[in-house]
Amino acid sequence: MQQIDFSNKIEKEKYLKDPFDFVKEDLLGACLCTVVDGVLTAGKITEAEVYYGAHDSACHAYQYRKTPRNAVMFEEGGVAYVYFTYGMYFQMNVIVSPAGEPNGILIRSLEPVTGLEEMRKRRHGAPDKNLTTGPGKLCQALKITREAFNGADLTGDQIWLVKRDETPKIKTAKRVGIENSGKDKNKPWRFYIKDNPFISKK
DNA sequence: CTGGGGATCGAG
DNA sequence: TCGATCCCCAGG
Repeated sequence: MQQIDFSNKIEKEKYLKDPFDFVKEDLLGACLCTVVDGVLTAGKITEAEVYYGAHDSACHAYQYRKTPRNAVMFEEGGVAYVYFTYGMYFQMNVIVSPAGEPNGILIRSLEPVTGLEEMRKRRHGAPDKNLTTGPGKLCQALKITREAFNGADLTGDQIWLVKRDETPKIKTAKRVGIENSGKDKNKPWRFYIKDNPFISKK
């Protein structure tokens, strides 16, 4: 088991990239870390979906629609967009690209790396295979809430991304859970690490 | 498969 | 103001 340097953060300027480049070159295989209640929890990002800003009918900011909820999507890349849905879950996006281009990348699944004991508590005894394999689950496991992290700087010391140490093999698929989202619902904008078991849906 | 749960935002 | 909808999950 290789030792991870949790201070080896992805630099601010990487977040200015196009979202598709960022997912493939930086995000998949990187480690998402939080410190909440004094505990470090972290997981390797194994699956993510691009929400391609103004031109994506499944994106909250389609046609530059700006509301109180999605306002942080319009900020400069390198912040978290966390929102509440289905009455009980949070979901987290990484915002990328220059300010004014509301591109988000939904983190869909992680492979647990550190803080497993705390994750098990927060996930109410779910089996380890299911601790972080879904956008709602991983927010529970890392205690990512809107109050704490919406708009948070991803190069900070409460929530951040650590650079990956190897280039993963990447596969693509249709996005999940957007059946009623118009023209772009079938775009192959879901990306995941080939052969990794920590994927939310096959 | 089902239903819970509450914020959200456009329609009225 | 109101209510259909929502990038989901646990349980059966």
